Amino acid sequence: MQDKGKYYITTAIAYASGKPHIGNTYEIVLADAIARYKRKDGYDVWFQTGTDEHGQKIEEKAKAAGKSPKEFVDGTAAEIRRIWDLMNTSYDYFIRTTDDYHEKQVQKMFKRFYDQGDIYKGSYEGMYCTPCESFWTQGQLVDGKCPDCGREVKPAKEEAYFFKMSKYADRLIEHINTHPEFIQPVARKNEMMNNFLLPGLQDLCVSRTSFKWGIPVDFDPDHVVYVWLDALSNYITGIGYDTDGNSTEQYKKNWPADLHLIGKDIIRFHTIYWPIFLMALGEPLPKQVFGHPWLLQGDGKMSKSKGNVLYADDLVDFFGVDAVRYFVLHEMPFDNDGQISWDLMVERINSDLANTLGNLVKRTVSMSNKYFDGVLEDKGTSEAIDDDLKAVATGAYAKVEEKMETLRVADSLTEIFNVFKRCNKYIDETEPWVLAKDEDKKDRLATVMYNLATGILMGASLLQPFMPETAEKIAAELNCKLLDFDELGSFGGVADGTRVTAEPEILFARLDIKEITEKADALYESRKQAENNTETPNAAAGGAAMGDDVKDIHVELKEQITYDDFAKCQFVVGEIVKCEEVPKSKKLLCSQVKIGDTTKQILSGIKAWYSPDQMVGKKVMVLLNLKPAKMAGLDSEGMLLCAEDSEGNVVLMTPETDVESGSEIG
RNA sequence: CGCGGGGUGGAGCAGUCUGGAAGCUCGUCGGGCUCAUAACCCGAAGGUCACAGGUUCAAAUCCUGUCCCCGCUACCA
Repeated sequence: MQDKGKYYITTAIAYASGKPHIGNTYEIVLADAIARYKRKDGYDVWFQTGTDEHGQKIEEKAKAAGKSPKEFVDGTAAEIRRIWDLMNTSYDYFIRTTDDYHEKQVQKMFKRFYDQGDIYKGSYEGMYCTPCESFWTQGQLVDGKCPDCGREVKPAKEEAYFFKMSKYADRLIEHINTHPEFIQPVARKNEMMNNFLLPGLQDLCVSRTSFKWGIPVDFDPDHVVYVWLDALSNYITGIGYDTDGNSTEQYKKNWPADLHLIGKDIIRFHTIYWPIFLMALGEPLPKQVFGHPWLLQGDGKMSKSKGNVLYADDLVDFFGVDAVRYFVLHEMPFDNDGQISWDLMVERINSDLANTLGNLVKRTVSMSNKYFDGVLEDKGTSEAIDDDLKAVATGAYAKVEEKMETLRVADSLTEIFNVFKRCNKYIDETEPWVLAKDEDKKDRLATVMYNLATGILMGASLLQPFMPETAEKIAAELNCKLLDFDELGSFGGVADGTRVTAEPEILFARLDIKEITEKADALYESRKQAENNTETPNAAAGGAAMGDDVKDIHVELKEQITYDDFAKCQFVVGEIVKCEEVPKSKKLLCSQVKIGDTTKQILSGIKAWYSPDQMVGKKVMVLLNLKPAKMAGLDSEGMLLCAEDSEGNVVLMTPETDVESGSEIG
């Protein structure tokens, strides 16, 4: 393949706050398909991914898990990397924002920005919510209160560093306008222009003092660097950028990046802040930022029970890596969100992988064995009917190339599968089993089999970047080597005398939706059980959803209270006599609770776990003398006691045996 | 009037920027074939492009209004 130069592609680095689900995983698979494709297409590819490990949220999560932040991210980063590897992704470098080199460079950048006047120290003035430790602008407030917790906020001032965005805004607008390919898909470009750039960019607060888990500002250690400045820099620190001018050859070769592949939710950071930081560093801007849409979980029937999040490793367990890669790449929406569910997976696998592809390879290999003892040979007995097959096979690369140019990965796969479909049709047109009955047609039959094998090999060669293992398997079935892209312009590649495998393998077995659904249900059920077990403090940590992240809930002791304090709380047994959903709310159920001779109305945020029907008739534990409060416009005159596990699942506290309502608990 | 995305045959999507015969895959039905994983090939049915107005010779596509869905947000006692 000719050398087409370098190609530097990145994914967004994954936020190391927990285990990534299939929606997050899909970005790395997409990037991998592009990276493998470009490599095969003759580019010298550098493919970088990694983890974003700083920030308040991680600090909090670590605390909740009873770990230090570093311990915590060591665990999650390893888990993320394990999944990336499981998906057979060919990244060249996995960067962590806690890497030494990265941290040092970010500190140097920050200093340099400060020295050259791009960053200034100012104060952040706004409305401050003490419990949330957050500042809000007037516009963010809800009814003049904290949008997070709804409590009172008060004006406050905090020292902070600011980046002068406005200084570079005009240059950025100019760049975006003169480089229409910079932001993809195009619709996102207008979003950025109209919402942020044209109204005027505000200076960005680039330091925090409200938490510690970040890269410290070295000349002012009370401050840590804003996570986005930290995270975005990975794209250059990972390839050896040095703020002092001693960047590596690697950096000089690869920067600017050819493609930043990111989710549509973080386009703003990549097309506004990141370019401006780069301008301030005097570095060129990335050539393209593609904000892909999301792969959402379809609401299959088994989706109702809680905890049915789809994880890549479960899917791989069920279907194998390449089937999962195929699904996410094929369903990969270009600018609308796509869907994934067990049903949709099974449907795709059966029709495309088992029927069209797997069956084609099997029947071809079987016939070769049956008619020619597995030996392929072109006897040169072409007929007009062969021409279209050859045209489709030889034309496919150009079509795929055209789609890949614009990152239409799903369409590329469709083009490749058109080759396999054409092969199936060719079998029908040539009817090898009829030729086989006529000794005079032996040579013609040989050519037909040869053409078929060739078509399959050419298709498999194109498929290699998307489904690497499958492509190799097909080649092994045919006992051929996969072809390079520049060999795909002419029909050929199978040597005369090649002998296909004697015992064809089933590449993808047909799946039964019912079986898969039951298996998935069983998986969720056992996972739920495992979670319940870990709720009891002494139970051994079982293999639950979060993998090695699961451990006993860390219990922090609150201030001691006296018996009198306790006695102030009136706990009683109540019976739910009526219950309905609160229409205005997504979380609340409104219950009428009979407590002895009175009935109280109590609102509870448990809609996700209990339906009104399930609630009625239940005996529950009630805190009766709680001061009534209004929620969603309704009065709540007490509180139903519940337990909440580390995953946020909620269960009602109910008496162990039936007991009459109104009974005191104490 | 919190912000954003969306509503196209039974399912999943393309087409919408740049108006000009409603398309793809799956499913369904009918037919063919028997090499193959009940697979493969051919054909058919099925859509007032959410609804109502408007612009236009022409609207899925542009404009206005309405309804519904999904994220984020929020009440989470």
